[in-house]
Order: sequence, then structure tokens, then C-alpha cells
Amino acid sequence: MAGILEVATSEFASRGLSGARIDAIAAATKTSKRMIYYYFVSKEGLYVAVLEEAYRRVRLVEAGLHLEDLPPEAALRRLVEFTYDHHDGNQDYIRLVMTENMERGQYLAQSKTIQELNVTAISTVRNLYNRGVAQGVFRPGLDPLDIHASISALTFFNVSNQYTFGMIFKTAGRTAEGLATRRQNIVELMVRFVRA
Amino acid sequence: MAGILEVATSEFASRGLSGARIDAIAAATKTSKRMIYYYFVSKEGLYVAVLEEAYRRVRLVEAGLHLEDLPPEAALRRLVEFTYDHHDGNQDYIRLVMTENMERGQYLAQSKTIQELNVTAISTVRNLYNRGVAQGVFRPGLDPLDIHASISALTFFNVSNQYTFGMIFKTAGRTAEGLATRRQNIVELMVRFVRA
DNA sequence: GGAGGAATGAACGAACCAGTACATTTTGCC
DNA sequence: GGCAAAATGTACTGGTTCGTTCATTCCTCC
Repeated sequence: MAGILEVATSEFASRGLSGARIDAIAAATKTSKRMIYYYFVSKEGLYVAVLEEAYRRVRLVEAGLHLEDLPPEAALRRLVEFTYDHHDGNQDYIRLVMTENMERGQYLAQSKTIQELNVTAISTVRNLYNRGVAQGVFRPGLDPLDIHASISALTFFNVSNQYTFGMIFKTAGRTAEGLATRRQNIVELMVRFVRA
Repeated sequence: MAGILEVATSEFASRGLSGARIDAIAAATKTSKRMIYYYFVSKEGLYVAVLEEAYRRVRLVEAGLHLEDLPPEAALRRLVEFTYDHHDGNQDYIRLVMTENMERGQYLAQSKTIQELNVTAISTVRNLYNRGVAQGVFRPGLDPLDIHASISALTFFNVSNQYTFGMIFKTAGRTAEGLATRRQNIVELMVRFVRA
């Protein structure tokens, strides 16, 4: 069953919801199509299970960051770098989120499990930001949710739109130096935004 | 034929490449399925035509901006605001670009028409940035392509990920005030990034 | 007015694909 | 060992969907 989820994750991430094929998933698993329906009822049921598992894993690794020990600006840098690397290293996750946005979030809405999930992410940013304001190194009046949105946008887009962006501007497809520079710039963008 | 393209644009934007249905497009047009194949050969052919047309329209409106007349910082603000509004007002375009990224840019790669296209966008940013550096209001050493990437990322994500982002954080789905604040913050983010 | 190409209509074909019927086996438990 | 429930294999179905076939009509230019 874990095997089914793993295979299904890469199939849905690769081809989207309507593009994914149950037969393809079945063929790549030790089990059969019969089993997929036995455990997950429908294609949509399997897709929701894949989504939930993907979000769950992200929360797990996010929890591993300990930003409380760092001074505010260093903590922010660390958070942005971490998010950047994490998105860069989990393209299946990115593609699943893209897929779900193409589906207008209707399956995410069905899942009670995920709803309560990423409140952690926003409170991480809130703590960090409030600490910075209290110490006078960050300017007050910003919304932590907005900071989080900017970090997400910059790091997510970098992966999600790599094909159309790279194509048009012939960035020669994400060289190591190009990506490192981009990473630095995103960090810089965020730091300069909150700095007092 | 223009009618087919219009209907096909909204079908592909709404459901993606594999989710779109030729019969649905035919039903929504004055013409028939027979005609779609007559003009566009295949589903993929129609999709490529839709993509090309969408990119072409974006270039057209971008050309309408006259940033040369404004001082650098004002020009940057104007550019960001314009991009924000444009993305916000053209969700079909956003969804087509998402779709094409899910397809790993393979159809964009096929189209000779689009390749040479958005060089304009990057030179707009370059001119603006160089002017700012020359006047001493922008700091030197930045890559215009990187600035463009950040503007795109922030404004694109705002639309593309509205469902998953709104769902998780219960942002109560893009209220007028929320969007206005977000817009201001994105402008501020970019201005602070380039400011000397 | 006619010739040749462009445009069009209606129905069909063949593959594909989510999901199922039915029967069978394996497992856990007493 | 025996019973109930969980797990599984095989083959099939019914609907969908891209694309086509064949024939007909319209348009343009001479």
C-alpha cells in the first residue's frame, strides 16, 4: 500500500490528475489495479491520499528547523534558504501543488487532514518576525502571512515555471551558478524587505 | 477560426491539456469538430495555437507601457503594478502557462514563434535598471533577468497558487483589501531590493 | 457558368480507460 | 482445523474521446 502511494505520487506529479493513468500505476507496482480500488476506492481517492501524504511529509521536515536559536535576520536567511532548497529538491511536491491548483483546490478542500496543517509554517514566520521587531532589526507593521507568501512565491516559481521561463530567456536550463545566484538574491530580497 | 481559438483557450486554461475535451470545444463553438481538425490538425496542434496566441497577446499589451518617461524608481513601481494587475486580470493566461509547465515546456519548444518573443520584456527591465544605476538610485551588480524573475514569481504565484494558498491559511479567498495590500508589498519588495 | 479548391455536415471507428463481477486465496484468530 | 474477514487474480464492460470517412456545399476567379 505504501508502494502504491509512492508510485501514484510520481504518476500524478508527472502527468497531473487527468493525465495520470491507473493502469500505469498498477503496472509499476507489485500489486494490481484491483488492489488500488480495494484500498483507495477511486482515482480521486488515490489522488487525495497522495496529496495528503505529500503535505504531511513537508510538515515533517519543516518541523526540523530550529530557528529560535538564531538571531532574527540569520533565522530569516536560514528559513528562506531552507525553503528554497526544499522546493528545489522536491519537484514532485511542487507539481502536485500545481496540479491541485489546476483543480482549483477542490480535493484539498475535501481533506480535513490538510486544513489544520500549515498553521505551523505561518507561526514559524510570525515568531521570527515578532522577535526581529522587538529587537528593532525588523520594521514593524508587516503581516507574517504576507512574508510567508513572498518566500513561497519566489522559491516555488523557481521550480514550477522553470520550463517556460528557461525556454523564453534561454537561461540554459538552471546551471549550478545560476541557481546559486538566484538563491542568494531571493534571500537578499526578503532580508531587505523586512529590515528596519 | 478565431472563435475556435477563443473557446479552446478557455477550455485548455480550465482543464489543462489532457483534461480538455475536443468535443466540448466543438460544442461551444459555432463550428464543428470536423473544422477543428481541418484547421488545427490535432488536439496538440490546437493547443500550440492557443499557447502562441496567448503569448502574443501578452507581448502586445506589454508594449503599451512607456516607462522611459518616468524616473527609474517610479518606472519600476509602474512595471510591477502593471505586471501584477495584468496577471490578476488574465487568469486564463496564467493557467495556460501552468499547463505548459506541467507539460515540461515541450509544446513551447516546438513553437518557433514564441522563442524570440519575450526578449522585449527583459530589455524593458534592463533599460530601466541601467538608467537607475546610472543615476545612482539603484545599486549596481544586479542581473536584469533576475529582477524580472522576481517580479514574475511574486505576481504569478499570487494567481497560480491562490487555491492551495488560500485554503491552507484561510485567507478568506482574496478580498479586495487583502489583494491591494499584497500588491503594495510586492512593489515594496522589488523597490527595496534594487534601491542603492 | 464552370472548374477547382476551400469549407462543412453526419455518422462512424477504434482505442483507451476507469471501474466491476466473480471467483479464489491468504491471513488472523479461537 | 476451521471460520470469518481481508486480500487478490482474471477477465470484462460500458462509456468516453480523439480522430476519420465519405459525401456535399460554398466560394472565387476566369
